[in-house]
Amino acid sequence: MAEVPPSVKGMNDICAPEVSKWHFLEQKARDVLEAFAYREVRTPILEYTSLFVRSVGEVTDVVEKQMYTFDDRDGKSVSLRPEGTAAAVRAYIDRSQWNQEPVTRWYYMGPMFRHERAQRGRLRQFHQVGAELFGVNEPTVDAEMIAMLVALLVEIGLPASSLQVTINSLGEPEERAAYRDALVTYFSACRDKLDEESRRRLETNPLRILDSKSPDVQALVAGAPVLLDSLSDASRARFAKVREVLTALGVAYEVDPRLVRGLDYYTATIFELKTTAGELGAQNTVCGGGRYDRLVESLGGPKTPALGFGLGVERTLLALAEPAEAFEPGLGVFFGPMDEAALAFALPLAHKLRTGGVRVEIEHRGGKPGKHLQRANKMKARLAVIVGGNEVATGKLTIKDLATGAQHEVPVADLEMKVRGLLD
RNA sequence: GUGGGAGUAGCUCAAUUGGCAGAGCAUCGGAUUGUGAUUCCGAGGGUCGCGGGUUCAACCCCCGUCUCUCACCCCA
Repeated sequence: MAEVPPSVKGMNDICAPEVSKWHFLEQKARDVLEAFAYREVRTPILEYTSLFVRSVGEVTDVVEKQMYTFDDRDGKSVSLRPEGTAAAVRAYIDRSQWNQEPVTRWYYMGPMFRHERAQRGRLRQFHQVGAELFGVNEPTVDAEMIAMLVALLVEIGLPASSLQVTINSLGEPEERAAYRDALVTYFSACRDKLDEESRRRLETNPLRILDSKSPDVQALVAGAPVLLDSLSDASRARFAKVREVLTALGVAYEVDPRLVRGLDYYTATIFELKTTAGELGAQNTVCGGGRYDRLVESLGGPKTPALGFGLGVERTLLALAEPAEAFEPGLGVFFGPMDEAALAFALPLAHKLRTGGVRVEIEHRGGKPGKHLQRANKMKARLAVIVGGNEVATGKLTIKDLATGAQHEVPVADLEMKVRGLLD
């Protein structure tokens, strides 16, 4: 027998009972996002590579070494999306969405792809729930989004006490550039005290030196200029407003001046949500996002303020301690026909219930009542209906309540009504 | 991309100094030829990740390789 190839590294199948947990999270996410007036947008998984290069950033790790990029058959370079914002912005511009409504709230959920070394909470095909809000410049909306995320995670079942909201402001790109220069000047002066990694970053991404784990480097960081201090009055006032509204909405947060995001398009407010709940390892950032006020314009649209977030589905599910079995739907009714004649008799009854929306399993392989009840029990059925010669002959069925053991005899004509009564 | 740990039944894991490959769960059958969830008995299921080496003999030791995993890095 030929061997089946394994699934691609870092890409997993998701089956029951685990998939029930996914359904639960996805439904909660829809409920909350819809309540905040977001509508779903479904964009392709494949985009032209240049879209990501121009939005995420040419020298970011994501674009430089993590994208699944290949030539389409017509020779154009395409990439599996590594994140969701770029495609949403592309669609926003493609559709001239600003001509249709002044404010657009979009959400999406689906797979993203990054070629990374897999570990707990980090896969090559992973899933995000994300949302983007276009057309509102007011800082109140930044706080609104963060508060929504906290509400969503609490609604999903993460203890509020396990959540940690971290925010920072990157200011306008010009301010960030000036700060970057100041940082390079500062660290260049003590270049010999930096570790190899930080020296490399001095050239590529000096802001990243700030969250180096090395104690020696951290000692230097303590004396480094702080981004927030070097922002303009306008940017600082804006950030203060975000904080004010967060407090008004009851969101506990902390400001981390060293919080920096790895995607180039971010401006002004950025945020991260971590949790200490569940089985997350080092990858305990469940959600990240921020403003990207220049991105729409830089991709060819009109100047449009915008912000968004990405929520890691796998990570959130890891944080959710409840076992997947708890989310399994169970069965309404299990039919156990004992032979072919009984199956012919029961199948239309099962069909009627099923098309009426009751979750029903019917055994097609025949068997004795004991076996049927074992299966019914294993499948978490509420009710079982054994059908044999007696039932076919008399037209009377016995409905067994698996929880209490009680049996109810009903004529075939009353089956659906009785079942509905018992399931309520 | 870098560094640790681990790969034995479908799943979770044992196997003494190198000496016949095991258990629980799951699956199937029976006790009970029409009544489960709680019993008892039995069965099937293995290239011990893969390849090479050492040895009379390797799940065990050595080398390589693949996969998973934890951490770094990066990020969701």
